[in-house]
Amino acid sequence: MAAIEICADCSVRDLALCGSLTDHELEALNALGRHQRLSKGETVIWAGDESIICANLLSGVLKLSASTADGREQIVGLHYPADFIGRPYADAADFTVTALTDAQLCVFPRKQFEQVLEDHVRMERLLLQRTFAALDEARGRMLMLGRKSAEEKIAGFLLDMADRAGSSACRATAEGPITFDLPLTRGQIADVLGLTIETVSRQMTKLKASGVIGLPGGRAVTLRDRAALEERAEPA
Amino acid sequence: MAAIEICADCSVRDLALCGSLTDHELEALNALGRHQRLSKGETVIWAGDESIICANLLSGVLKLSASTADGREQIVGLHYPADFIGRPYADAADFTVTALTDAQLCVFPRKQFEQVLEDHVRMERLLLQRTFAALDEARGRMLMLGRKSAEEKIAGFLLDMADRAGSSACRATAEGPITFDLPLTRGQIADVLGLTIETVSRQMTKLKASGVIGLPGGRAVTLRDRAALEERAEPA
DNA sequence: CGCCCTCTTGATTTCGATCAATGCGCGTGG
DNA sequence: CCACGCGCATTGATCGAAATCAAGAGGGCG
Repeated sequence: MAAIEICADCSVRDLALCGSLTDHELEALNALGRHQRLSKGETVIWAGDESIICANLLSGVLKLSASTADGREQIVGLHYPADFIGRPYADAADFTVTALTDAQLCVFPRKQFEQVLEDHVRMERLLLQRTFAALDEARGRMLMLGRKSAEEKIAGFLLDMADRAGSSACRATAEGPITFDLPLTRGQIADVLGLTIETVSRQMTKLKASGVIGLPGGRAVTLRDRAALEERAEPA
Repeated sequence: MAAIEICADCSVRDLALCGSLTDHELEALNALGRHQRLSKGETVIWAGDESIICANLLSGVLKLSASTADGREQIVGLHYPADFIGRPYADAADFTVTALTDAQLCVFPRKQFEQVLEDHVRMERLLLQRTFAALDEARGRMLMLGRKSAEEKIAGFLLDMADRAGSSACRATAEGPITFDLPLTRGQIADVLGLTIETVSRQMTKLKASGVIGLPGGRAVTLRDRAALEERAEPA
């Protein structure tokens, strides 16, 4: 019955990998999983550490990051609710996972999670599909990092964030000017885009000055002219 | 018997995904696969096209690349013999696959390949593991593209290529100074590292001038001082 | 031989990094 | 309640690494 207690009211019940399992199958996972709360800034997985856990993200936003020996950081991925976290089949983690907001995870011991994958082919296939999607996304970001200008990076990033905000639970005022909150600080945006905080700030100011976006204050952004933003993200 | 004919003398028989299959199971794949030769410069998969095929690379080197609307290119991956090519479970290809050298593929229709994956769980698991490894590599490259200097990029790239050359079938003269041929032109190296051809050329010249590497001519490179190269790739 | 392709080298420009100062919102503690 | 401090953001001045523009050199092949 514990199964029902934990999974039945799970906020991401049919968005996460687990959605591929029947109620009956869920019991196996349920016995393994435990909930974990993270505070903003807290790190769950450190690059280089033994790869102990896998998890589903229930709420909040996490960053996946890599660093050079002398401390420069690059965010290589962002995780949102229902995303899968962790690296099955590896003995050490290559990347650090840190909470950008307060967050909740459903955590499984890695080895046991691997066993569940083996026993539930449908779930393994779903994970394979997600992993391919993540790979495509990472490669798309490689193009961004290697070949796009600061302005293109910022414009593209804002469009991405707007799309995510529109589809999920951020405040979006119908059509026309859409306003939403970025879940990232300027510094974190810089770490996603391979820029510095000053360049991010300047480009945002420039977009605001040309009337393409508005910056009502705090983390909020208003899209005033989506077409213009798209043009700046991807010059013909 | 066709199975035996094609797969038995396959040059990557137990390095590729197929290595997970028994001789008996191989027959299924064998019935689907056909060999294809590619000439240097030829493209097998175009970004945006319908995703028709999957393949194993038998010989040669392929690039996986993305482009901006106005023609800037970023190479997002390189494929070597025994690597898996293609994007199962997607209806369109996101990236372009092009031969950097003459090459040979063992090609399967995508849909039918997906069916084989479903029927052979061991192979699917192996593909999942490879996909995770590819994802880790892509993310590592994101750090390189976003945060490393031209010198660090070149030094790291040469070390990677030397390691690959050392393990496989390029000419390597024992220990000490190792010499090998790059399978890429300067322009292609630039497209991997997110640089221009001139910057690649200058950095190579600089490394040669400081005695860290030698450039005997053509595509050849000699590592004269690996430790120094490592220091330049990853400054403490 | 001459052409094409790749690579190298030089001069100059430019974009983004770096250095530096200030502003602003917010929570905490006096 | 206000003052202070702290983290985050903006803005300005300057610097520098890599891009761009431009010219030529080597090398292989028809």
